[in-house]
Amino acid sequence: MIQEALQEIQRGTAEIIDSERIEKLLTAFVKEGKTYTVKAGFDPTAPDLHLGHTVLLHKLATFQKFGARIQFLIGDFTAQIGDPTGKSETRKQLSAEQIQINAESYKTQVFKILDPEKTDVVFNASWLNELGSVGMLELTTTFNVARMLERDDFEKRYKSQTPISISEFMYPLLQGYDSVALKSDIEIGGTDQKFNLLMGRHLQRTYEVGKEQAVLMMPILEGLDGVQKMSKSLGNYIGVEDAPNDMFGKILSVSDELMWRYYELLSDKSLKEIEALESGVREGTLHPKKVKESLAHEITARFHGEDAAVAAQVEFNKVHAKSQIPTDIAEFELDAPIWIAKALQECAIEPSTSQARRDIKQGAVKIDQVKVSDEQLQLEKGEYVLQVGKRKFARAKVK
RNA sequence: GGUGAGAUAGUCAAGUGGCCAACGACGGCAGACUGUAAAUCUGCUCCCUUUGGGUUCCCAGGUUCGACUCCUGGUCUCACCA
Repeated sequence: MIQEALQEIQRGTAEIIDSERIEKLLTAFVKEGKTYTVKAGFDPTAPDLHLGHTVLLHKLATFQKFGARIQFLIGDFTAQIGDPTGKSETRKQLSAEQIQINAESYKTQVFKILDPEKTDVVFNASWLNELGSVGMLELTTTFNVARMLERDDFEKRYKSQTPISISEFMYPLLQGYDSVALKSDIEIGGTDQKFNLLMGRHLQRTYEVGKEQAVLMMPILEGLDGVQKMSKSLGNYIGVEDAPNDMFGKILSVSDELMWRYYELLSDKSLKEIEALESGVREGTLHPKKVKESLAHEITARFHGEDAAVAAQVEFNKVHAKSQIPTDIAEFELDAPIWIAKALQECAIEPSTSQARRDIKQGAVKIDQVKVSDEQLQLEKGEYVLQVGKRKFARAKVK
């Protein structure tokens, strides 16, 4: 039991510091029913979560299974400084109301993965405001500049003479102090957070909390292209709020290789179950597409419910496997007669008539499932389903 | 403050008076093959119903029959020096 729990906790991690301590906490839980705390910090900026963020949440959920209470920390105080990690700009400040709105929005998204019963949502302003200037100065005496500059991005910026504000030095200290205030047993974060996470250990020692948190780091999830990290700006993400059909489709479009990565980091299936799937595929008894569908189903169901997931799967097969027309497509009213290229543009499935003409030449355009070869075609009165490629559809009512 | 370099399509990056709507790479879209896979191959990738027309290569002027390419001024970015 303990070994199994430990394996699930280690699953997919990039690095663990002090895994003995984690093992002890697990043992205490299994043998004596003792709970422990796991801290994870989040920015109160707009919580537009994608699956990359949920990797961390998943790990938290795993911990909940094995006796942890989650300290879901919203860094409303620290947001005023802005974590310098990977960024060079100072950021804009958020109003108190905005932070509150964002926090609420976090909760609705996050509790699809986490068990609210075992989660405490905390704001670090509640103790950092208390600290006062004396406490703040005291905090600064616990560390020195040379060591602070060891942090990777500080070092780089210092060497390249990019300005570093003194307040930025406060960020790791304050994040570490959060661990003192919360007396966390474990803290988890991304690999880029290593320095800050370790600061928690350092400060817990200096403030004599009586324990030093273990640290667990999760890797960055690759996006749909399988190479770069999942991020909104790169457009290779699967958003938590994506519509069921999109979500399902996006997951299915991922490469087989990447699928296993997603299984490891995003699925609730146990390691054993996943291994069984892998060997099944290797031996040819399981079709990789089936395995991928099952993953897509699991994730879609998590965010949209079982029914929506089933519907998305049915819809997907209808459109792609049987190449039929999707159920829900946008409708447009047009005036007859209308040139086909113009109609495609009006229906927003082509950006310009030039592009439309090119696609017609390539045989990518269909009307009611029939390929269009005449680029001069005029549409008369009637209702048509226009299609470009495999996934762009529109219903045109020509009057 | 001084000196030098540079600003080209979604990104990177050629072109340095006509052959330029502008090489190439990446990305994107489409077609073939498929499991909507991935990989691979092929085509396309400013706009306009196109053997053609229009508007582009930071901005404003100028030289020229003709400028992304030359000149003047401006804006911004970067590097080195102070």
